Amino acid sequence: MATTADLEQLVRATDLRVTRPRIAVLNAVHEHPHADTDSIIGSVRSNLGDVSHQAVYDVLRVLTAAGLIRRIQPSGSVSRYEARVGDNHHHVVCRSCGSIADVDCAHGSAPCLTASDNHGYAIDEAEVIYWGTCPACAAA
Amino acid sequence: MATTADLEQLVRATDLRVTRPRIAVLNAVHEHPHADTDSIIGSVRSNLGDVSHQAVYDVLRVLTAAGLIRRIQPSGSVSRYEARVGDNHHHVVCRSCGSIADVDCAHGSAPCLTASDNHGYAIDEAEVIYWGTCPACAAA
DNA sequence: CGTCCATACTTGACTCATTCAAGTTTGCTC
DNA sequence: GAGCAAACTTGAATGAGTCAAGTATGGACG
Repeated sequence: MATTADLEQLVRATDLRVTRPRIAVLNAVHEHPHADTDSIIGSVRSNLGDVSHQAVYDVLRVLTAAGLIRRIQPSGSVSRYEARVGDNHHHVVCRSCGSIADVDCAHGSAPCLTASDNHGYAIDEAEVIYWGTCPACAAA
Repeated sequence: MATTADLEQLVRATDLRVTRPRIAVLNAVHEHPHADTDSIIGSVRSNLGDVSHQAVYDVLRVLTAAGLIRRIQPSGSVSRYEARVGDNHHHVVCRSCGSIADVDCAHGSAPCLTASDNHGYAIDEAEVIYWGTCPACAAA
């Protein structure tokens, strides 16, 4: 678990101002991977008291642009965020309950980037979402 | 290009009632792959005259459930639909203009299904989205 | 340490894709 | 051709996310 000082350094390293909402949001994303915006707002408020939802949306956008967090949006789900960035991992999503788990890339470093025919597109990222049923839902 | 009779047969084969909105929607999706709901509504209306947006939403949901069309929703985009189903192909999406192109699965039939660690999830589909820049946007 | 200004946050209204609900019409079966 | 469940119409509601104008605060610089 990252300390507040660690998080401050991460933010500072990207030339962003260090503010309490930013640290709180970053902390929330570290503690609750794959949380949606609403849960993050809840987390942040329980730490800092009142914080506007607008501020959280703004911070999430800025941190995403800075590469400190990553936004994921499986079909039919609202935006979710995670702090694991830069390691090319993917996700399994439960069709029934929407739960998400991390999956390391099946082919090593960054081979998913190979498309059979790229249609002239300059591809910079391959996002893989595995759809299925989680153990809990399979049992039910 | 599929004829109206072909489309009718497709619908009938799934035990769904054959109605004009359904045929028109199916036709629109066949003619404009990756179109969003709003364009589909436009297409359908230019064929049939007034059709409620609600009907189109409903038809799209039913046809998707029947497996006649497939819904795709890249992050930051509204729902789009395509008629190519059951062949395990993927998509390249332009970060700049949002255009979408089809990409055949890089590894043959259905091998993308292999995750390195499935966390106990029963995986039934792997969805791959390649992100990049399309030729037109790269030129600009 | 104090001033200053660009950047960040607050407040509150707004957009727009999608869904819900109630009532009417229509495809299909017998 | 009658009857009924399924499909469609109309109109309102929901809710994630965005826009805009005003206030506060981080950090640079004197």
